[in-house]
Formats: sequence, structure tokens, C-alpha cells
Amino acid sequence: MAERRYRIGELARKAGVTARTVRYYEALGLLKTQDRQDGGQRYYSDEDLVYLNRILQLKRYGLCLDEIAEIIRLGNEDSTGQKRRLELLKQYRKLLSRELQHLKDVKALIDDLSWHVEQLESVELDFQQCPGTACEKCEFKGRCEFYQGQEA
Amino acid sequence: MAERRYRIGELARKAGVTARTVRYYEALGLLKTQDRQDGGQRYYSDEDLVYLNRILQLKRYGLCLDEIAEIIRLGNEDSTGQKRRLELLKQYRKLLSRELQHLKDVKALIDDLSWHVEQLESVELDFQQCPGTACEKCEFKGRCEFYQGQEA
DNA sequence: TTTAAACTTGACGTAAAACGTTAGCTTTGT
DNA sequence: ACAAAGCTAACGTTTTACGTCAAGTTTAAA
Repeated sequence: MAERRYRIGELARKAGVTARTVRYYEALGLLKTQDRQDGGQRYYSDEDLVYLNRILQLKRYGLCLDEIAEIIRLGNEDSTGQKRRLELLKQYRKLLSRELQHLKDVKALIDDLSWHVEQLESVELDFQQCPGTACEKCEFKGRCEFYQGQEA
Repeated sequence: MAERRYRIGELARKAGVTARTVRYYEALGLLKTQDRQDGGQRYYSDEDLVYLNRILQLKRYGLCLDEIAEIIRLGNEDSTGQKRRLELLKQYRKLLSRELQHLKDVKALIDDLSWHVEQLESVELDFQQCPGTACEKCEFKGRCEFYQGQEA
């Protein structure tokens, strides 16, 4: 494994993005800004490629660039002490709990749609009649959050 | 439960949105466009409120207005026959499988971040050094997707 | 050495999403 | 009667993640 060095175009190609994207990420603080040749062109290593791929992975996970930048920023500031490390952990945990919440939401949606599909299969009701006049005789009435609290 | 009738402002207030939003939803085909008074003002029933709330719920679940519109549109066309009902079911199932995929992604993210938190707690590595030069001696090397396939 | 390809910064453009915000006029409730 | 609430039409806004010139410079290859 020779330590190859890439210019921006090749790096981008290898990661499946454009050079513009790489510069954009650099501007946001996601990628390093040093390591220029005399001419001023950017040079990258395999390590940088791996780093970029990691960023793209986090993006695929659904994080926006801002959130990724925050993670990286906190990590960078962490080179000296332990105090910031704890801060980073705190951020991670925040992200984690947010995503756990998200997971709960998605589960709720799936549950909801599954229920709806069941209803469609049982032919009796559909979204347009439910909730509404059909509520009274609906066998799922008990679990309908809209039917509840309509008294007030 | 008297059949109360609301004008747009009150409906919006009850649902926690603005009148603009209601008109916007109507324009997108999410809400009915009939039932105007002679003067041309919109009038709504409790049923409409429930309907609007249902839309907002789907939004909270993470669906965009376009997707919600699609669901409603399919349902509306379904008033006559059974053929379209099957189409609607297909759409639902598509949505369901998409969200199941999403759920997998979120789980992967949580798994990934949990792992990272563990690493931070065990002090040895962090995001900035990983992956990179530390890879060789990394105990998690086996599960690192970046370390793999760097041979080519 | 000479070019064409690739790179540089800077700046403006874009595209979708989901409304916000006038403007000018009409309708409705007290 | 008159303010509050509605109406349509149309342009504005914010965010995100880049795309796309433009005009000049560097690098790799012949």
C-alpha cells in the first residue's frame, strides 16, 4: 500500500462526489485546509479519502452537514484535554437520543399505516371516511386518537 | 356534540396552524374546496378538523405534503371501485417498506454512534484518528467498513 | 517547450419545501 | 356602521447542498 497522493478531482471521483463538493466541505470545516502544493493546489492522502467517506456515511445516516461539522469541530478541539471529550460525549448522547426518538416516530408511522392497510383489507373503512361519521361504529374506535378529546 | 361550523381562522387556530396553511393545503388538494358560503368564505366542520389533524399527524411522522397528497388522492379516486383500492394498498406498502428501510438506517446510525461513544469512553481512539494510522492496531478493525476494500 | 487538462478563487444561480407577507378588495358579526 | 376576519393573487423567504460560469494559474504529457 504505497501512500498515494491525490488531487481534488481524483479524490472526488473515488468518493463519488464532485470537486465542488470537496471544496464546499472544506469551507464548512469538514475537511482540512492545509497541505497545499507550492502552486496552491490541494493534495490528499488515503486517510483523507477515508475521512471523506466517513462524512458521506454520516450523511447517508441522515445527518445534515451542520451536524457533522459539529461533531468534527468538537473532536478537533479535543486534542488537548479531557474536558472537551466529555462535551463531545454529551453531544453524541444528544444525537443518540434524538435518533432514538426518531426511531420511535418511524415505528409509530409504520404501526399507523399497517393498521390502515388492515382496515383497507377488511374493506369496511378507509382514510376518507375515517375519522368521521363512521367513527361511531368503528371497531378500532378505542385506539383512535382523534375520536378522543373531541368532547371539549 | 352540536355540529359546529368554523371559518378558516378558527379551524386553523384549533389545529395550531395559520389560515395560510389551510389555504395552501387546499390548493395542494389536501383539503376540500367546496362548502363555501354565498360570500365565498370557507366553512368547516368538526370532521374537517379531524381530517386536518390527521394530515398534520402524517406530517409529524415525517411525510412531506406531496406524499400525503398522494395518499389522499388515491383514496378519493377509490370511492367507486375495488381496483384502485388495491393501488392504494400498493402505495401504502411502498411507504411502509421505505420507512422500514429508514428504520434500519437509523438503527445503523445509533449503532455506529454507540460504538463511537464506547471508543471515546475507552479513551484509545476518536473520530479524528479513526480511521487512519491507528487502524492497524485498532481492536475494532474487523468491523470497520473503511478499512476493508482499501486494497484495490 | 508548449499545450490541454486540471486546478484556483469568487460570485452568482438553483431547486424543492412550506409557508410568510403584503396589497387591494369583500364579507361578516355586533 | 365599522372593525375584524376573509378573499385572491402574487411575490418574498429560508434552508440545504451544491451547480455553474468566469477568468486566471498550475500541472502533466508530448
